[in-house]
Amino acid sequence: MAQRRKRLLSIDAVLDASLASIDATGRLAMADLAERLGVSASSIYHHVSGRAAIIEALRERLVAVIEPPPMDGSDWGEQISRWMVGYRRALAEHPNLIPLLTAQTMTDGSGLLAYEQVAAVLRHAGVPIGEVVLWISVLDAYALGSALDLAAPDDVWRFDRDDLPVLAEAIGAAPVGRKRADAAFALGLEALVAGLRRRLSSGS
Amino acid sequence: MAQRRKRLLSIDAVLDASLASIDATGRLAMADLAERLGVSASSIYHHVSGRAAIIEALRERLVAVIEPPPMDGSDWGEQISRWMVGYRRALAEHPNLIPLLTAQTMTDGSGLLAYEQVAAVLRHAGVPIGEVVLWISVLDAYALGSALDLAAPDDVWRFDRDDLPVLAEAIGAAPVGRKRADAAFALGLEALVAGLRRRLSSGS
DNA sequence: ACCTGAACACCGTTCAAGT
DNA sequence: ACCTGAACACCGTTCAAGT
Repeated sequence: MAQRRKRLLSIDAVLDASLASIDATGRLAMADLAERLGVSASSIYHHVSGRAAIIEALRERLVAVIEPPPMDGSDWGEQISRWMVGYRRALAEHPNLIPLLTAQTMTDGSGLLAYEQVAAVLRHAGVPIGEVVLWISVLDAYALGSALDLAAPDDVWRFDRDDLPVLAEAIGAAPVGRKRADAAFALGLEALVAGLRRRLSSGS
Repeated sequence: MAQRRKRLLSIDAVLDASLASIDATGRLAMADLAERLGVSASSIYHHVSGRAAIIEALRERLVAVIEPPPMDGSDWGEQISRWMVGYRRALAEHPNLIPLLTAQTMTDGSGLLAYEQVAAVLRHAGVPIGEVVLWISVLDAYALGSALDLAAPDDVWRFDRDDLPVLAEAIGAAPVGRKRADAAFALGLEALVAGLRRRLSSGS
């Protein structure tokens, strides 16, 4: 009953190594990945169907981590905000992954279950049924856009021209890097929720 | 004085063909591009330094098209909205370009001049100097996120599961495809501006 | 100055051959 | 069932050679 040769790979091992590679290099190359796993590149294809499938699986992993909005009796604005913060935090933990996710369109509805919860919260808040999907789109766009902002280096805001006085002063007075991205996200989220709140109270 | 052999390429021709290729195929392959131009692939490198430079130049072209916010006496919320609509429209004309732009971080501050105008409008509206950059980040994130939403196919919202009742009903009641993306963008933009307006009036 | 073909290093993926 | 090496088609880019 001598045991067979040791199993070298598993889906989870492939995904772990993929994420590590992306975090470290910002790219996902099958050769890199194979080396990281101590395995031939062709071996990987026995566990996943290819590079695109790996990225898609990482997307699913990411959404799975996000806490769904708490369905307790608390204020709906608080619930939505809480969910959005968790959403962005999950993205922010692997900023290099974000461009790979946006380069590839979602194949199956990975985060669909979370959206069901968000839909329920919005509905409960008084959002008309025809607008629920629209608001989910808005929140999703903002979360993803903010995440991309997080992945970008801060050099964008550095320049030496003297024809941009207001911008120059504003940049000097604003936080930098991760702090800027965090503060901006919080500000926009608050505005979005406030805007939705106003719309709901004035509309009904 | 026999004229030299005809000049086959120019930067503009390269950029035009690149955009056409991206619009048609969603990708930018140098071989495709060369064929489109009726030229050898290596010729292209006499006019641009490489693939990344082409994408960066296309980004600059895109921002150049966007109308800066009108600095007339009109309401600042209207000005910001007008600029955002133009921003997104420019992106929406070439949805396939968007993932390429997000995959590559901005090298130089291409749209910086427009940001100066936006900064001036925000400042004029009463946004404190330390928050101007934050609001620009918010607007930028939302415009880019909405554009990505536009580039994604609508299949994301199609599913056949019976454990998502609220979402299913919401999807049935919402517009589809481009119409959904457009309506969502307008809704979120209105909320953002309303939220900012509320913050300014309550803060001062 | 501009264009070319050949070559290079590097991709993701396939597949017959091994255990 | 799982892993391998070799091979394949395809990338972006370089460069000596032509005009």
